[in-house]
Formats: sequence, structure tokens, C-alpha cells
Amino acid sequence: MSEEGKSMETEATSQPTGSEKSSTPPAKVLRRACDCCRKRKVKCDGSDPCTPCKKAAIRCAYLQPPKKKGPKGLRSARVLHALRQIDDSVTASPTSPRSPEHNGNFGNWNWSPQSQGHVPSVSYPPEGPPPPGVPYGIQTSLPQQDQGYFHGVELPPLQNQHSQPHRYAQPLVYRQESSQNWHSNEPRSAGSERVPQIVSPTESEYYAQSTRISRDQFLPYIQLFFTHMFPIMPVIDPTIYLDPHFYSNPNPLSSETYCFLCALCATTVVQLDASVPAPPQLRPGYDNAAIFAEECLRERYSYDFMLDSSPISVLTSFFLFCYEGNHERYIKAWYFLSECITAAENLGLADEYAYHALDPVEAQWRRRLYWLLFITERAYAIQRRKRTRLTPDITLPSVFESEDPQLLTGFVLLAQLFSAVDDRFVRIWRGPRRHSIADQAWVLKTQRNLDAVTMGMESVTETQRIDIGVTREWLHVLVWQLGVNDGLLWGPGEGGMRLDYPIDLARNVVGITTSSSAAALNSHGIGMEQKLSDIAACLADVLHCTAGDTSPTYYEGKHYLLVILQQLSSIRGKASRYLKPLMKKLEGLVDGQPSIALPPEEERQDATEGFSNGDGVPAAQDAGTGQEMEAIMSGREGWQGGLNAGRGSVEMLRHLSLSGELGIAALQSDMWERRPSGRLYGEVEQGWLEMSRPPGG
DNA sequence: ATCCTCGGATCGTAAAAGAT
DNA sequence: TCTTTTACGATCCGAGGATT
Repeated sequence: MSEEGKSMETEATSQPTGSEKSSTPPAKVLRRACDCCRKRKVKCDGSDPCTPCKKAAIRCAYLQPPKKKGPKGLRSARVLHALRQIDDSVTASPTSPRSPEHNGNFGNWNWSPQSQGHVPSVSYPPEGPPPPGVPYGIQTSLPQQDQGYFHGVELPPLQNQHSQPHRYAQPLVYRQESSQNWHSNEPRSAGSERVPQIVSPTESEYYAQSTRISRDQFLPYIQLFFTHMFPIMPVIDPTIYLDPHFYSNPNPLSSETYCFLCALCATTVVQLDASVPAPPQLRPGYDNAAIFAEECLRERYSYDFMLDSSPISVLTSFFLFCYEGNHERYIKAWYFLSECITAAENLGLADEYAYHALDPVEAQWRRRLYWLLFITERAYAIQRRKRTRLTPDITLPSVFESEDPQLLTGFVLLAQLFSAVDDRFVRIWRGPRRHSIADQAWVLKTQRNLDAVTMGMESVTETQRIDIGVTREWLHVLVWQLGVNDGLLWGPGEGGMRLDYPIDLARNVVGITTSSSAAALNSHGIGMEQKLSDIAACLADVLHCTAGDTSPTYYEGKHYLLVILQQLSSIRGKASRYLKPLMKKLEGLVDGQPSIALPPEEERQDATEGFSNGDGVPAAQDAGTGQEMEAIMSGREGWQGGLNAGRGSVEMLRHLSLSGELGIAALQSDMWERRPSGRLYGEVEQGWLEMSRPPGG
């Protein structure tokens, strides 16, 4: 976005007052001033950071999307309304107190007879329900080009006065029509269940609101969420949460909405980390994410969020999970994820029949929410070796009837990918690795199921392509590790049960990540770091166990490992905390010798029961020169891999697996400190750089 | 003296309205 | 369909207040 702000001077000039031509050349007008200059109303030079911001020592950013220019709605209706309003103001009592119900941002809510007793929705289009077949969630009154998620939504201010709430917008803010509201029926609104979110706050709310974060302070973070994270979490309606009027509304937010926005913003800040220019600080000297998170938790004490369960409160817990997860505070993260799944179950999200009773649009939004939780729980359960509760037997959200089929395609593909991760996978992955746990047929089936999820991959967004692609290869790596544990490596090579399979997977991962923008890669937060680290760690182990190999495949593997390490060294603007333990894993490889001790002879025999060639092959480190090794391998029947390694390597790998040291699982958490950003590669990495090149190439 | 805020002049853009 | 009118958002000048 900041590129847009740069070099944006136009030919247009700002004319000095008066019609006469000035002798001095007219000052150029920037097409776009930075957020701070705009706010300060000072001339911006469009650079990044711009001169005024540099001078004032403030953070320069170009995050605020420009609003749409030009008149909105029908002019005649607007004029008519203005005249009516003047009429009203004359007849109204000048001393009557302001009431939120009667003085919303858009005037008198009780304007028309239709709106008596409820509050008009801020949803679109302004008049009546959409024609049949119109997808849910879209702003049908806008021209086609304006219906995308990322266009700022403009509320037609006058038509809205007369409009009735319609069902094609997510009922997150004002909607009270639906029997299944996304907000709980908070019993603090002076008795009326139909009073919407714009309510007079209770005393405690008034007290709390004195320290609250104001509505407009949320907006830059919400915009960041929709720009970077919405493709992987398409569960909230942008027509509501990108509506500037929502943030300029002077009425206090309900506790529930306030908590939700705080949690969402906290996650956005932590997940995007330094990959985007941070919006201005909420309180000088304090971490924005921490402020949002603390505010969320503080406010949650002011109402009974457990009883007031709603999709919004589920999402609040979900984003608190994301926040803690990104901080790698696993106990808290797991607590919030469990809380959120419990709330989802209480809401009936895990019950297919419960959806049938809902408004179809509402049901679609809830299906998305359920599947987001399913994906998250499966991924987290695998990463942290936990149990799962949610099952893939709820109907997936509809792609073709959605407001953005491309977006939903990606989301559904990810859901299908995790559906391939069955309960057995999770159970096996959680359990100890001291004995046989998987069988070849299951490994084969699981690997094939993962590969089967390809339909529509070409049409998904970049952010989703990375998520799906890397997640798929990550799951492949995990299944492969389970196969290694069971000595399946020297089977026919089906289902990727080959020694060099992780190199294939790393090739795919590097292909995906290097062809994508940093912004798209960075938007996935700590989860992406963990997946890349898992893949890199497994690849490192394979290379470790085949050290001394001179085949092109080996050097190719080293190259991919280096690429992934480089990506981890600058992911989200900083070095990943997983980089250090990964580098530790690699140390022995720099001098070309494996640092992993071989197990005792009897264990090695045991570990190679599945070996297809009883004669075996000498381990790479004992094989003498590369040429000798190649000669040996070329004469071996049934050789599947591109690596010139053999039995010893497989033994070492299986030993690692049985001892729980294969991959990143055994890495010590005390090594996970974050290195300063912009770190240059040290000696170890430099040595790697040299070694990753094939001899003479 | 310098910095900062913000009212408002001016402009470009886009939508509505009018003309053909 | 084309042209004109109008609304609206954006930039940023410069007056005036606050601070050093």
C-alpha cells in the first residue's frame, strides 16, 4: 500500500486563490498523503516515511484506504430528507436529552412506521430483500466492480433511514430481526429484548467506557485484518466491519462487540507482527496487541460471556486463542480454543440439524465458523499433540452461492485437506513412538487423500494458495514420519515412502513460497512458521542421515533447506524463533559428518525389519567416495530414491523417530527466543551456503 | 521562535440529472 | 448515449493558539 503512496504527484495543481496566473510554478498536489499528514492536515511529500512524519518522529503509514468520491444515493431523495430533517428539528424539543435509540449516527431511527420497534440494519441494499439467487453478504446495490470485499463500504445515508433490515447481511451489529442473532441477548438494555446493540450503557459500562478504546481506533487494525487475514478466516462480514460509519458512531459498543473487536485486533497485530507498518500506538510506550488483549479480558469480566454465548463470543474466544497461540503461550491458547469449541457446541454449531432451522444466510456464516474451528483445532491438535472434538460431518459452506466464490473455494479446500487428517492420524501422532503405530495401507490412503484435494486450486487467492500448499506438504511430512517410525521406508516407494520424499515436499514448498509475495506468506502468523520449521527439521534430519551423499538430490535438498531457512530468517519482518533450534540441528552437517549417534546393533536390526533388500547397503558415511557409492547404488534393484544413501541412513532415521527426535518435536523451547530482525547470516549459515552447492557447480 | 491544530479554499472524481 | 451538474472526499494553505 505504501508503494501507492509514493511517487503519486499528479499534473493537477493546487491553484492559489485568484484567477491570475502566478509567476511561480504551482505546487504539485499529492494524489495521496500519508495517514498522519492527512490527519494533521499538513503537506505530505509522499515518500515513505514522508518528511513531516520524519520531522515529527512519528510512524509514517499509508494504510487508510481512500474513500469513494462522488454523490451517493438519489440526489432528490437526499434533498427531500434534508428538508424533512430541518422540519423535524424545528418541531422537536430543543431540551430533550440525546437518546441513542433516537439519535443514531444516521438520524432518527423511528423515522418510518416500518422501523418502529426495531433498528434498521446498516446492511445493503437499502431497499427490500435481494432477488432470488443473490448470494448472501454482498452489497447488491453497488455496481459490480464495487462489490469486492476490499472496497470501503459506503452507507447510503438517506435511503437507509427508510430501509427495513434485510436478511442479506451478517447480523453482527444492529440486526435484530433474525431469530438466531450473532450477538447474545444481553440483558442490560433496559428491559427490551429487541433493543439492538445501540443501547444506553449500564453504570458499570459507563465506568468502563472511560478507559475504553474508542471505536475509531479499531478501524486501522480491522482494515489490516481484511487485507491480510480475511482470506484464511472468512467468517465475519466486511460490509459491516469495513463500514466507516460503524467506527464513527458515537454510541458505546456493547461489551460483547467490544470484546470481539479487541480480540480481533490483538490477533491481527501479533499475527502480522512486523510484516506491515504498525498503526499509531494506542498508548505511548505500550504494546498495542497487549492493550487490546487486556481490554478484551477486562471487559469480559463485566458480563456473563459464558451464558451470553453467540457466534461473536465464539469468535472472541477464537481470536484470544490466536493471540495466545501467536505468543506461543500454549496453555492459555489451548484454554481459549477449548472455550471457543465449547461455546460453539453450546450454540449447536456441531449439530447439522441445528443449521436447518436457521435463516439460510445465517446458516452459511455459521458453517464457515464451524469449519474454521475444525481446521484450527486439527492443526493445533497435531502441533501440540492434543485430542480433537470437532468432526468433519457438518456440511461445508456453499462456494457458488457465496459473495466471493474464489475466496470460499480456498477455504473449503483447506477444510477438505484437514478432513483427510482422520482421528487415527491425530491419535497416532499424539501417542508414543516406541512401537509400530501405522500400517502401509493407512499411510498410503492418507497420503492419497491429501493429494486428492486439488479441485479449484488454480483459482484460489495467493494467501490461500500458500496456506493450502504448505499445509498439504506439512501433513505429508508428518504422515511420512509416521511411516518411517514403522519401518515402511523401504517399501515400494508408494505413498512417498522413500528416503528422499521430504526433498520432493520441500521442492513443492519452496516453489509455493518463493513464487508468492512476502505479505501473503506473512499473513499466516506463527502457524506458517511452525509448518515451515517442521518441514525444514524433517528435511534436515534426512540430510543428516545421508551426510556424505554426493548425489544431485542431496544438494538439491540442501538448497531447499537453505531457502526455507532464509525465509524463516525474515518471516513477518523478523527472524523466526524456530530458526535457532533449526540451526542447532544443522551444526553437525557443516563439517559433513552426522552428529547423531547410531543405536546399538540389535535396535538397528529391529528398526530395519521392513527393509526390502536384506543385504542392505553400507551407510553413506561408510561408503567411501561418492563414485563408489553411486556404483553400489546403481546395481541395486528396486532403488526408488534419488539419494545415494542406504540402510544406515534409514536406520538412523528410524532411530530418531523412535526416540522422538525426528523433526522439530524434540527441539528445546528455551532455544526459541526471537532473534533481532535484519540479522545477517552467521558463520554456520555461510558454511551451509557453500555446502549447498554441488561440487563444481 | 517554533510547533501544532484545524477551518476552509480548492481540486479531482464519480454519480445523478438533464439534453439529445 | 453524451454532457452537464452536483456531491463528496482529498490535499494542504495559513491563521491562530500552545509550547518551548
